[in-house]
Parts: sequence; structure tokens; C-alpha cells
Amino acid sequence: MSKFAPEKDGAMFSKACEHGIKAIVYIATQSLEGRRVKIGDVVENSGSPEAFTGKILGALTKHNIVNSLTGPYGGFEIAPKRMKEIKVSDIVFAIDGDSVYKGCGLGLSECSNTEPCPVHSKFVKIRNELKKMLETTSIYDLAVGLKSGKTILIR
Amino acid sequence: MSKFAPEKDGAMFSKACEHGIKAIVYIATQSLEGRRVKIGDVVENSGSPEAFTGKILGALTKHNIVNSLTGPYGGFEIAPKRMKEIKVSDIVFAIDGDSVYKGCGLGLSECSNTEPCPVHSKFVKIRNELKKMLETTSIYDLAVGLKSGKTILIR
DNA sequence: TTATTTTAGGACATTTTTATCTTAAATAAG
DNA sequence: CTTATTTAAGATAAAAATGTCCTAAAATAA
Ligand code: FES
Ligand code: FES
Repeated sequence: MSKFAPEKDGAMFSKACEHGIKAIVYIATQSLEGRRVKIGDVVENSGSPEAFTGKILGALTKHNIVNSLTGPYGGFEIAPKRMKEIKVSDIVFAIDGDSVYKGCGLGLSECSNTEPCPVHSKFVKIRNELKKMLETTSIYDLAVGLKSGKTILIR
Repeated sequence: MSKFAPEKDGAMFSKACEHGIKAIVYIATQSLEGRRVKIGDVVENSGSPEAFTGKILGALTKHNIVNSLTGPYGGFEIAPKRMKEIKVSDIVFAIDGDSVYKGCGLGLSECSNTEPCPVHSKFVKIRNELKKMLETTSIYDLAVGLKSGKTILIR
């Protein structure tokens, strides 16, 4: 029927963001065991496309979320000491920017308390809870769940 | 810097959904005063593109969310009696489908409690609150706010 | 009936996002 | 220094979402 609802849209994050989070979480599990990983290893375990993931990891490297080394024995790693400091919000911000936290639910040029759109009051509550959730969830938290087998990255 | 974060993405709903909600809310305010409105009037007051909005209203008409009549004195209207029954979730479902409620936060093929992705437990809480919010907010609620001047559709 | 108005809907165009390909740069080992 | 390996990054391609255009169909009134 309707050309809309192509069973694809409506995702909370962009694909780039999804690939980025999965890659970082996998790299973190390996760094916890002292293993530096190559991009091929990353995408094999995250199910994301290799070249695209490379681009995303490049951005995350610039944002100092992950560390990279070129050449033989190179790859990606995250210092275990930093894992509890790095939050999911840092990844989302580096890739999708702050629109997740600041954007208007109906797409108005800006979200305002004094001149709100019809969904503002209820929308802001959800958005703030999402923000708090992302800011209080660390890479370490997610990596531990994956390493223990409680969670998965591919289905 | 990063080619990502083009200051655009990260929106909770698709543009089609945003246009649809704004159009419906405006039509509702007019129907409350017994006025049937033409598409030109709708987009003048919602700030959305006309042809695209026409497509979206076509889908919403099929889903029985709004009523349309062709010909002179035609246009769109919503029976005031139904406004409290029609929820924002109905509009979102008609346009974006159920991925908002069912989709995995990291894009896995399906969201599962028994085999969850790393963000599942925290993500599901937010998603359920969003769902509840959309299911408990009626078109009538939004229309009243707009009619009284407490909220706006264009900025 | 005929002319006019307005939505319906298919075809087409544009923009954005996602993804790939190719070459350059960096690093380490021999 | 040379070679092999790996990330960096620009150019390009494909796919999806957004948006426009044009004709058909429906309804109304004269
Ligand atoms: S103004 Fe629309 S969500 Fe705040
Ligand atoms: S499995 Fe990913 S959100 Fe439920």
C-alpha cells in the first residue's frame, strides 16, 4: 500500500553510528585482553561493511575515542583505563552530532521552551532520558557484556 | 572535520512523519471550528512542501486518519469526535511503520530479549517510554495547544 | 453536459546517506 | 633502503529518502 513505511526508517541512530558503536565495543573487548585488532577482524565480528567502518573509525580516531597505528602489527586499540570514561554519548556525538540532544521533534529550526512545537513538552522528556542514558553508559559496560557472552553483535 | 555529523541526522522521526504530524495537527485545529481545508492552506500553515505533503496525506487518508473530498469545497477534515481517539502513534505507524517500536538500537535484524545486543536493556526502556508517550498523546491534545497559541508549527 | 476545482497517484528529479574503490602515508622488519 | 602491512583519506558509486511535476479522477455547480 503506502509507499511510506518501507520497513527501514525510524531508527534512533544513523547506520554510521550503529557501525561505530559496534566496532568500538568489539575493539574494547579485545583491548581488555591486550589484543590490538585490524579492521578486517573488526568487521568480521561486528557484521559491518569494511570500508565504511574504516571511515567511521577514522573519525573516532580523530575524536580520540580509539587509538590507531599503521603498519605491520598495527590496528585499533583502546586503553582499558579509559574505557570507563568513554561514554556511548561520545561516539554518538562524534558521528551524528548534537541533533539527537538538541533537535526539535517536528523538525523546526530549533527546539525552544518559550515557543514550543506541539509535541515539545512530551518529546523533551524522552530526549532527556535518552541523553542521560547515553551519558551514563560506558564502553566498558558494553564490552564486559559482550565478552561474557551475555550480548551479541551479529544476527 | 569529520564528514559525518552533517548537522542534519539524528532525528527521531522521518521528515515524512514530521510533515504528516504537522499537517494533521493543523487540519484538526480547523476541523474543530468546522472548517475543511485545502492542501495549499495546510502547507501555508505547516511550512512543509506541498506535493510531498499531498503524498503523505494520501497515505493518512488510506489509513483512515483524515478524511478527504475532491472537487470544489473539497479538502481535508477530521471529525472532532474522533480526535481524542487518534493518537500520534497512529500517524507514526502509518508513515514510518513499527520499526520505531520494534527495531534494535544497533540495527540487528531483530530485537530480542534472549539474545540482546550490547545496548538492548537500556535502549528498550527508552523505546518503551517513547511508545507509551506516542500512544497516550491524541491529535486533540496537540490541536488544542496549537489553537490556543501555546504552540507553533513554523520557525 | 461542460467547465472548474481539488485530491490521487504515477513518473521523475534532487539530495542525503550509505558503501566501495583506489591511492597515499605511516610503520616495522629484514 | 627496500619491502610488506596496515590505516588515512579522497574520489566515486549505489541506494534510500525527500521532493517535484504532470495527468487522471472525482466532485460540484452552472
Ligand atoms: S520545539 Fe519541537 S521539540 Fe522542542
Ligand atoms: S537487541 Fe538491540 S536493542 Fe534489543
